[in-house]
Amino acid sequence: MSTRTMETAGRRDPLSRELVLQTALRLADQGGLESLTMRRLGQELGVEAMAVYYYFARRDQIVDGIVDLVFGEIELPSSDGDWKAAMRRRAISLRDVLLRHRWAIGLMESRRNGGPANLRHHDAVIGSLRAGGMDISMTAHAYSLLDSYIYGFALTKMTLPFDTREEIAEVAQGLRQSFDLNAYPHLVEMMGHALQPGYDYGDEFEYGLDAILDGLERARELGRGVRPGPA
Amino acid sequence: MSTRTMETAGRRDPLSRELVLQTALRLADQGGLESLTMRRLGQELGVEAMAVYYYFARRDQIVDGIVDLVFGEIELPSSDGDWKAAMRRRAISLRDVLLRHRWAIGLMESRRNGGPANLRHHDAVIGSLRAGGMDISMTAHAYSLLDSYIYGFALTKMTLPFDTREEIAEVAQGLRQSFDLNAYPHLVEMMGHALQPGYDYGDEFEYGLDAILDGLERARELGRGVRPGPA
DNA sequence: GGCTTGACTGTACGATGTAAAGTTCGGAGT
DNA sequence: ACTCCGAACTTTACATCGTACAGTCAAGCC
Repeated sequence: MSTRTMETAGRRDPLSRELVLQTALRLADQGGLESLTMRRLGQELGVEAMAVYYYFARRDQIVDGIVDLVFGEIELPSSDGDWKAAMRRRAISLRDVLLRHRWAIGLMESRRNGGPANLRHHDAVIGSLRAGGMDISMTAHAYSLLDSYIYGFALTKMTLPFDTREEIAEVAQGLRQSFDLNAYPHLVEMMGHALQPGYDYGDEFEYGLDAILDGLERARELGRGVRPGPA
Repeated sequence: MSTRTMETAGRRDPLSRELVLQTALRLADQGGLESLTMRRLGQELGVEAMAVYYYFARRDQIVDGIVDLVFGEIELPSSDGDWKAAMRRRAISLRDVLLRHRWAIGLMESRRNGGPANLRHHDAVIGSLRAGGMDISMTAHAYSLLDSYIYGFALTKMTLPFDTREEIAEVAQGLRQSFDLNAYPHLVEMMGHALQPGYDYGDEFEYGLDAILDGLERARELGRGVRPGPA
């Protein structure tokens, strides 16, 4: 009869929000957000697409859910006072998480309803900076600067075809066919630089991160929250 | 008097790639990328959806086209040697452009086929930094750091509901209903900070930008391309 | 007149999210 | 033993999406 069950013998266990979210996260990781369709999700769960609507009212809620799962993967910074080391560890963790779940980059801060992992994470970051001796204004500066950089790096690294030397060479070849590259000498020089054996664009992350952390440390030591730049 | 009439009397002028792209850009700006559908585009042009396929083989090519239009709006940095001032102007211009075309943020660096405005822009930025005295390695550091920050700021600012005090108060109210905010004291403190009369999240951009530019200047003066941070 | 070509239109297909109604079935109540 | 209910699904349907493919129609050429 209704041996629609995947296991020969008994009936399938009923679904659950958790199981749906885990499966949805796997689908998004494998094929991007656009491959997370209700029908494919149902298929993956051994169920019709509409069954999922018993647990989630709209697809958006599933996306909210997996975004919060991703937030949960970020290492929380400690509040033991060494804000710089804590921020460094957290930044690298956040970058790793974002590159592991590239579909999430544009959504982490966008969803109207942040989940619990989201709130806890923000709270821990702010708490770590405050414990490190920054006032609330300086903390806002630091948080904005750090997260803008981390998300931006993940965004450009995700999209830029600079992952392997083969890829960049391939793109360069494509450009050569469409344009006269003599018109862009500096771009050519940069592509030559990126093609050198030792170069890995991913290494740029830590350079920028340390530059930012050093700048924040200096700003924290001199008057807090004072703008560092020229007029 | 070029009669670009679309009705009663004469026949409409034929479409053109340019006209299609202008219209598509307007649609994306008004309602986001998802509101740029072929049927709506056709409707806006006074034509059936399929007419657009006479000029573009696929929707993707239209997106490529309007991304390059956006690139064309960014102020090119001069190469007169004052790299810092040039980068500051370009950064602010890029931020303005990205916030004017929010749908584009995730696409600016992603499209496989960069257009001419894209190439010219990258070439000008690299050229400006090189003319300012940076070697190619330091230029790569600086470019990555700056663009990560700018794109990241636009991304978080776009998504964060921190635009107006009403919005943030509204979000805070929503959070209060879903969670026990006593569990997140630092988050509460930060929301209080952001709610103060003088605060505007948009101001954080220039703080971070100047911090980064100062850091790059220091790194350029001391040995070029040397990492500033700890081991 | 016929013929070609440029610029479009009409129709159709499969995929998407989801509204609404129908089905199945284990267990509680009597 | 019988009914009945609610939980957990399935079925069907619809509007909307990109786009393949074939048809239409006016203008220019012979």
